[in-house]
Amino acid sequence: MGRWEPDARGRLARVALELYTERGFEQTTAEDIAERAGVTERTFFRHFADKREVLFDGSAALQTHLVDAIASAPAGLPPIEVVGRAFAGAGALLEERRDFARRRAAVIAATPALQERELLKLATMAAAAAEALRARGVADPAAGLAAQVGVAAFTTGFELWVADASPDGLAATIEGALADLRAVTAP
Amino acid sequence: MGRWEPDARGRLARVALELYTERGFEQTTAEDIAERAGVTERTFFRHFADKREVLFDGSAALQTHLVDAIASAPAGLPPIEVVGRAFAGAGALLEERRDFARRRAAVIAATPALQERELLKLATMAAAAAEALRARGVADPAAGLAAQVGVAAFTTGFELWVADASPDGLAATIEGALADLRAVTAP
DNA sequence: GTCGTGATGACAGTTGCTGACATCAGTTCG
DNA sequence: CGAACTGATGTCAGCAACTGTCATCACGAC
Repeated sequence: MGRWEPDARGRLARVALELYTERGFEQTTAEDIAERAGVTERTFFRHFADKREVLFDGSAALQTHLVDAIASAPAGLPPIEVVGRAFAGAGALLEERRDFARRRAAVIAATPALQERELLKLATMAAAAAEALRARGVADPAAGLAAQVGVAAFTTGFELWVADASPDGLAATIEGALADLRAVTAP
Repeated sequence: MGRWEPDARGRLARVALELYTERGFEQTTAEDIAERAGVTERTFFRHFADKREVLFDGSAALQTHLVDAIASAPAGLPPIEVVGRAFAGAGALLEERRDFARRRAAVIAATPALQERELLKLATMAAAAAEALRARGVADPAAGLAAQVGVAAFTTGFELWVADASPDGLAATIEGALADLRAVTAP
């Protein structure tokens, strides 16, 4: 056995969600989390840039999948279809972790500071998606607009799914939200 | 003459933008701002909830205009047209203050913490716009999606306008961005 | 076995922000 | 006319979010 228990980072992330759920984000100090995870506060801040970031550890992986999906979509597919498939595919990654996603979403919904961070992550994902579309030859401003449309469909579908209002799973719900959006904007 | 110079709030907001521009947001302390504005740090935090909020003093007014524009749009106008006119109208409010808007945008673009706050303000505006659409009888999820589409057009148009890439003014550029978006999503 | 190396602990320091109480010009009201 | 009231500010103490720096020590390479 090593000098310390392994996976301090994972423990910190799990404990943070626990405590944010139990007491709320503002009522939880970084020291509380570190203590319950069996490390010091300093170690918490070595693993996570701040108290918010601990809830967003998976977002880089999600973005990678999204960008890969856009890059590897069939040539000639219209940008909006590419975006729809890519965001639905990103949603599929969350499909297995609905319970976790719901707890996490509840904490974020209750905390403006965490909403800010989530919006920044989504905006970063949109920027990455736009860049991936440009790499496929999609012009500006269409690339940026298509990416933002994808995020709108993603978040709308996610909310329905978390609220238990989508019978067919997250990926299908995201595609459904995109279809609704296209209906709303149709000339 | 009163006991103190009048308009401490306005002075703080102006000085904050100055200092954020000169030294950057993180390199500016609340005390720096207060001192140059001739008040104490405590007074800064009485007027603004935090160091970021001082750059977003106008957003409530913008949101009010947006909601009013949606509420007073001609009956029977399709939601997407309502949204387009409302966000273009909100843009028209900024038309006169391009220089200020540009300085402010530069600081925000350089500072992730400020981008977060801006995204939260935009999301709040979108939520308010969605609610105003529902009050007109627009169903869910169309109301929320139309509002998000409006924000996408607004931000895209704003970026072009700030970058000097829009010959016809902000309102027209926002309408143009919305037209581009509709073209991208068109079946 | 010696020597990195990487993750952690210990500790001091700055800054953002909050609560509690005092001050005092201008206003209102008896 | 003066007393009570109000609103904006100042003063001060304090917590919590981070950050920089140095020490520690299991583990693996050599």
